[in-house]
Amino acid sequence: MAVTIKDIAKYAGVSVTTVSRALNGYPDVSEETREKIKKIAEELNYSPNSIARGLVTNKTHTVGLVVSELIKPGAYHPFFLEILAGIKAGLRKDKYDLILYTVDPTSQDVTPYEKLCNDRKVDGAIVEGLKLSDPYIEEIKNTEIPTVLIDIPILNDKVGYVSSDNVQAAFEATSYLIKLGHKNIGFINGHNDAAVSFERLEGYKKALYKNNIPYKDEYVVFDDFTQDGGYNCFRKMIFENPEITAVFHASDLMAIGSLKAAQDLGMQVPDDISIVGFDDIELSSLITPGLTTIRQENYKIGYMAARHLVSIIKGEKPRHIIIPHRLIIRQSAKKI
Amino acid sequence: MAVTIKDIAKYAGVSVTTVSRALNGYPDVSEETREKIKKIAEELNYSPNSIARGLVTNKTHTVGLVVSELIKPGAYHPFFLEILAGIKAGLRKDKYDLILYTVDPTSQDVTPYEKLCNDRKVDGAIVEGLKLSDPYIEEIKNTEIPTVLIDIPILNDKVGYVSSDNVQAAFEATSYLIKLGHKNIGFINGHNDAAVSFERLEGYKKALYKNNIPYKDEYVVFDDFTQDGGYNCFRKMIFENPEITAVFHASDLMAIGSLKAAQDLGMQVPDDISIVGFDDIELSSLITPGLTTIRQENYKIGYMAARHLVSIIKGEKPRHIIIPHRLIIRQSAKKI
DNA sequence: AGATGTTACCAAAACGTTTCGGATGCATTT
DNA sequence: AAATGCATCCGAAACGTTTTGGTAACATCT
Repeated sequence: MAVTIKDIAKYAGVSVTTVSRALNGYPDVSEETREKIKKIAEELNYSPNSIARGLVTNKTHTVGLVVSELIKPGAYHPFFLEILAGIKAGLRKDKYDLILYTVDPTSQDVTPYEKLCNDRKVDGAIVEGLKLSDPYIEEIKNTEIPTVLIDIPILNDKVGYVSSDNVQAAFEATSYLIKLGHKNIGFINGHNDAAVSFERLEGYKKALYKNNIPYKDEYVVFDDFTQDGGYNCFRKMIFENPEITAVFHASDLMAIGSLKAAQDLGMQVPDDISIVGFDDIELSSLITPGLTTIRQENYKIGYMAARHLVSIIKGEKPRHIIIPHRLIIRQSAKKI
Repeated sequence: MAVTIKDIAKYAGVSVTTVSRALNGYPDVSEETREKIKKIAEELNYSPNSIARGLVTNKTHTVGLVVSELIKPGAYHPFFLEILAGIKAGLRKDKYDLILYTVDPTSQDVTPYEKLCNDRKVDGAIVEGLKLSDPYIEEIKNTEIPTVLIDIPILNDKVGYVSSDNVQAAFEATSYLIKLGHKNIGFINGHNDAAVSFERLEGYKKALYKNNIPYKDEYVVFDDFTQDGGYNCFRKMIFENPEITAVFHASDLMAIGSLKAAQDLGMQVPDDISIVGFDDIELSSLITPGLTTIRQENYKIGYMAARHLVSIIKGEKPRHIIIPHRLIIRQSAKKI
């Protein structure tokens, strides 16, 4: 049916070897025959069978994107699209295709990571949204498959990762609140099944320490990154520690949850309480008051993850790549 | 390196043919040897090389998802994730893998649709977000590749589509406004490069006609589906037709744009003007006032698209599949 | 003149499966 | 006893490439 390299060979009166080598730019074919072959290939609308090629080269020019929690309980992954768009852009140059795996941690049949990748013979994979407790983590620590993780610090011979500088970002956000005059600053953190939670806590502590504000355990709570999580944590925190005047959050969704909770408690934001988030999702600029937050360059995170994966596949050494963040000042935090 | 069917054959003392047939459930192998082979395969951690299999069967068990405008100018596709999640769920049962193509209409090298699919040898494809003017449309009308379109009505031997009943949905939304007592109802429609725009206009007209309200051309404007589009259209429409008391929109983003515009013009929603959207994106329930809108079951649209594609691949006849919608009543429209 | 190098080409193997067309041995039917 | 049927197995071809290890013809160097 489809035209193969054999057809071209017949047409051109040469061997399949020569066709292959001509089309792939090998030097041992005369310019004359190369041109002839190229022309015929063009005319016959030939396009190489990537399956057959993959069988012999053992390369598919395909990478996997494995994402956990595409659908978080109650909400869709808030910035997956941005990461995805970045990944696609990063892959475009080298013409890698992307095959999407969504893993559901609650599902029964958890295909092991290596099997997942090997079955489809991907050349490498980008991994996003894994919890620290996910069994994939252990597997990836020792894998030979070129892998780039997003927001999970694992580094070995074939595995690198990209993330924001979460310590620094949390440091800046907290410092900003301190600069506004706040001293009793709560921190509604993400669950401690995420690497970023530890880093952000460290940044928060660092800012307090640097400004000689004593750290209090009761000012820090953990929950999942959702709006409901923020809502509940805020109520509890304010109820138990009414002296708090500002709350930093490990996600915008949680910050928005706090915002709602504050409103429901009859508090004005930012007059009665200052709120700062993390992520800068689209919604954060649309709500009132606009949410002061840390912008993560998710598109760029995806883009660099893809670029780095390609470089690992090509044999370069994996690294940790840090993507710059930025404090976005809106109206949800103010001076006291 | 990896264990192949040959290794198993050697271990089991049978031919590769028998191993293949045993593993694939053919009847002409005794239960005894089948069990033996299965056990060995298990022990050796064998997993079949899908590339090699694909080469001979000419099937890859992979489908493509081609999506245009993943990143619309200024905004990310508002409900792509829901569709995607639905597609993945629909594919899971039959273990099809998903490879993601994002096509950028403004890009130079637009790979033809058939080439896109043939190069990677996908068994079929789901297509979303195409404009009517996209060259892919013509190609798909005559393609032999099993294809399911979302929101684009093309039907042939191998091509089906799924969508909401846009006529009926627009009819219901408009009828609802009429029931609330509105007579001068504007319609901010999407650009007429989208099939749904025509259908929604038809539904809008139908509702007016049924209620003996004369249709006025100046009450209907077209723009892209974005927030900015809504914002600008609303200002213009209200300025030129101040008697309008309600506006129906072809997307929630546009409705939200109108909301902003109304606020900027000092109008109260819903007291001075009623607003109705289309889509029910997440944001619509979070803003104040909550947006009355038509909910599209995007997850289900994706799910059914996937299921239908699989059935077409298996030889069944393509159809038009209609996914139910629902009028979601919130606070942005009220009785006059 | 012989050795060496260079250029342009090719036959055949290999990749790991599936599948086609038997083949073998045994039991059953005529 | 021959023919038939059945259950179980297998050899080899095929899928469309890339790659290995050549060869042949000619030019250049010693």
